[in-house]
Amino acid sequence: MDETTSRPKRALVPDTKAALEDIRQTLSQLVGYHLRRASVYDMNGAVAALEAVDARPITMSVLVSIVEQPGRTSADICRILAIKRANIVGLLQALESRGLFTRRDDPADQRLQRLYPTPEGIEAARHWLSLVQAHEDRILARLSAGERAELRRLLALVWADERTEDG
Amino acid sequence: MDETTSRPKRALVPDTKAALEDIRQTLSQLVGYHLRRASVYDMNGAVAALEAVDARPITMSVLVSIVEQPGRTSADICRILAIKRANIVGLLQALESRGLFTRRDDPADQRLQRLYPTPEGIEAARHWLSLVQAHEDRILARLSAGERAELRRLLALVWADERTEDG
DNA sequence: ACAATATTGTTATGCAACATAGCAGTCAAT
DNA sequence: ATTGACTGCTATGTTGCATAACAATATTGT
Repeated sequence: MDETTSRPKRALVPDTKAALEDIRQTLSQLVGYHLRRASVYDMNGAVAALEAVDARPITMSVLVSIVEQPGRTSADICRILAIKRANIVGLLQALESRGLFTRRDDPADQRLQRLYPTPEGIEAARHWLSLVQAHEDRILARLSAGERAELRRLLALVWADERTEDG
Repeated sequence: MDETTSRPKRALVPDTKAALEDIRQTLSQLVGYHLRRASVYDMNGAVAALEAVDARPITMSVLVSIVEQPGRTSADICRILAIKRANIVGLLQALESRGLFTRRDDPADQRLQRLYPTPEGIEAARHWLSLVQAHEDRILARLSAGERAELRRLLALVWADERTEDG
């Protein structure tokens, strides 16, 4: 990777015609814009779908993390979901006050509170997920089952190295 | 139908085993989570890439909108990018103070200010886009050219009806 | 053994993105 | 001629997310 790409020096006088060509060419390939628009669009729908149960997407993700693997700590979940420890406190308090999970001190490490779902928590996770899935069925109606799977695979590939890099 | 058959009634007490099965099944199909993670990951990189030129992704999008089709109004751009009119004011002021576009009153409709890029604006759009594209080449390294095109197509399909619905 | 360092859960606080409400000026329509 | 709609703009509120710091506990290095 050269730091200074050796370009023919049309740098002094900008060739607006060639620049416009460059711009259209680049624009036609950009995926980040569509990624953003699709994500925002999807998130808005997910938020709306979860309003019925007084939860947000991040709330559901935290609960699902507990249900998926009981005994996780809040720090575990923060690492998994890439959120800050400071910001999970309120989410956990809300879930706990609704009786969806319980905290149990780790006997071997007194810093840790291990989190275990209640039966109500498991049922809530199932229900909330079903709401989100119904929303996705709506938003992905234009995609075949195969295309959905492919989209999922490609997206997972995009952020796959977020962990491996410096996570 | 037959109430007398000796089958366990799992309607009253939620069957946690079946619920967990449901949850795993749904989780394996969810695309929204990956959409969000990929988008955030990409945005972080895009923000970093544009810091070198003291711009943000939304700033670039506005400038590109002007360059792409000179004569657009700020309200036009707001509709295209799905941002509020109140929030484009500062972005335009920043771009204008850097001499990247100029405003010209519409002679036929005195409410409108039509926006036209300067040569410097066109060059900046090209340069900024190249920075973002370099970032995308990094973040999409695991995808083939065909996969990138497919991802782009599928994402465009996802938010395609944002316009057609109630936009 | 013990000092230095790291981790957990938590509070307090700042910030930046984004939405809402309202304005005066202009246009369109019946 | 009034009513409604649109533009560019100011002011303001909400909120998601980040930083900084803390006490308690655990781990590491020497």
